[in-house]
Amino acid sequence: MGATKTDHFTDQQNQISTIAKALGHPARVAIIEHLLKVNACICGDIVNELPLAQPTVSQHLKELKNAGLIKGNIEGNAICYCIDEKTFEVLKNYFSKIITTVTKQNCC
Amino acid sequence: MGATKTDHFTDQQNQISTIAKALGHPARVAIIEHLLKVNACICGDIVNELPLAQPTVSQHLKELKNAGLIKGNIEGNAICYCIDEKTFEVLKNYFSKIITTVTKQNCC
DNA sequence: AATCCTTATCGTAATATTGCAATATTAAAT
DNA sequence: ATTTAATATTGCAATATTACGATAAGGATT
Repeated sequence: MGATKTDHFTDQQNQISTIAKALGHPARVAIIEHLLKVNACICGDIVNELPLAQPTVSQHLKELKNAGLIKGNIEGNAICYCIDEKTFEVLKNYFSKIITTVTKQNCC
Repeated sequence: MGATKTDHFTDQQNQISTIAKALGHPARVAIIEHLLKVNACICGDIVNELPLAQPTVSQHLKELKNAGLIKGNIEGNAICYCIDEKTFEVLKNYFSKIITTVTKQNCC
């Protein structure tokens, strides 16, 4: 097969897995880290930073944007990409909840 | 192509993306949540909880284990699976760092 | 308007993932 | 020793992802 059975899972399970999947590629993690490092909206030098061709980077940016991890504002003929904290907070809160629940039980 | 260029990225970028990728499927998120819900080591009723066949679940468990998200202890002829908090903490700390860095800058 | 610069999209090849039936493995129970 | 129960592995088909060259689309610049 290869097709994921999304309709058999809860909305939250699908939401978390969609966001996590977007971060499931080192290039996309590298893009996030670059956006952090330059400490500002970046207008398209990501291609120069990564060992990937422009269409590939564009595709990764699209996936990060679809997952809500970055925002893209059009600024003239360039585009200003920057991190969308809200989505990262969803992840952080989710994992925080998991960690506190786990440590309450005493397993293995 | 289809092959990820892992050697072009840092160890941390590869580590984070590997863990995130393991959570990039709703079935694996559901497995984690089930392990949390039952509040104990579980010895193999995950197949009954998920709408997936036994070999598929087994494969998902293997990936979660490889990513370090769960531990599996052999207990007789069953296996005791439980959550490995350490790896979730790696994620939580990583995202916390991102969030604090982002809010320091004032972007878009 | 012609050109340049930046980003997106299309098409396609290579590879990876998902899912399951069939089968193997391993240990407990009879 | 045989059977039973639980989990893993193999093999394979369907689908998804990754990467990039070629090209398109858009605004800026001359």
